[in-house]
Amino acid sequence: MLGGVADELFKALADPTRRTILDELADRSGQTLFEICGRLSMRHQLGISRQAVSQHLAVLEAAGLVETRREGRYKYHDLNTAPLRQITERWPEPEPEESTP
Amino acid sequence: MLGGVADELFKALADPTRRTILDELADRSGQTLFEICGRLSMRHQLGISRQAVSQHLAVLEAAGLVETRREGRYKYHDLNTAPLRQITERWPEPEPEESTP
DNA sequence: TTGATAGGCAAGTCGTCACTTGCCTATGCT
DNA sequence: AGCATAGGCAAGTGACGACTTGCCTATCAA
Repeated sequence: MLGGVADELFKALADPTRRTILDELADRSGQTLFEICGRLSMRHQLGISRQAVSQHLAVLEAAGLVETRREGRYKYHDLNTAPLRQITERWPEPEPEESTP
Repeated sequence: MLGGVADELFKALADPTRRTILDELADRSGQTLFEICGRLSMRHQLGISRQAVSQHLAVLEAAGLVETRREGRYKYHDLNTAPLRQITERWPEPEPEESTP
């Protein structure tokens, strides 16, 4: 139970920079590492090294939130929101109180 | 944007023990600190101190995931799943590709 | 009032994680 | 071939977070 697959998902979401990366991929899918670096520094004033972003992407990929496809020397990154559904499924909303008639 | 309110939510979910606490509160709402301690050690083999659980509950409460009500010397803890909706709202599912006819 | 129960506060330790630095591989252009 | 671009690997550092330990407050029962 503990140490399961969900661990990587929640760990990936824990970092604010990684969440911003997800935002950027939601805005424009299929970006390369350098494009993501550029948008993080331009639109979010994040002075961050390329390697740091690369490590973040690896964590996001391990969580299943980002999928990659290689073409030549480019590696494109796509957002996958499917794993997020585990969260709301794990703690479902309480059904409204029925006024037992 | 970074350092916003969402920070506390994702930070709270990042720890596996805290997620187990949410599981226990989903199973039975309105538990006290000592009840939660007991269930963590009995049902999850978690050898953890009372203070550690108390600190976890504080983090969960700061994230809005747990609400508390005091009665006499007892403090009851209730689960609130509402903040979880921020997550799926922030990264919505892509609408299916329309076959443009 | 005394003792027991339920919980809170604060400092200290230890491990994990984000980030950097430096070097290396691979693809494409000219 | 030669150079630039896109990306990967690995070790080192610094900070934050989880947990413990020790002591303190508050409520209730005898």
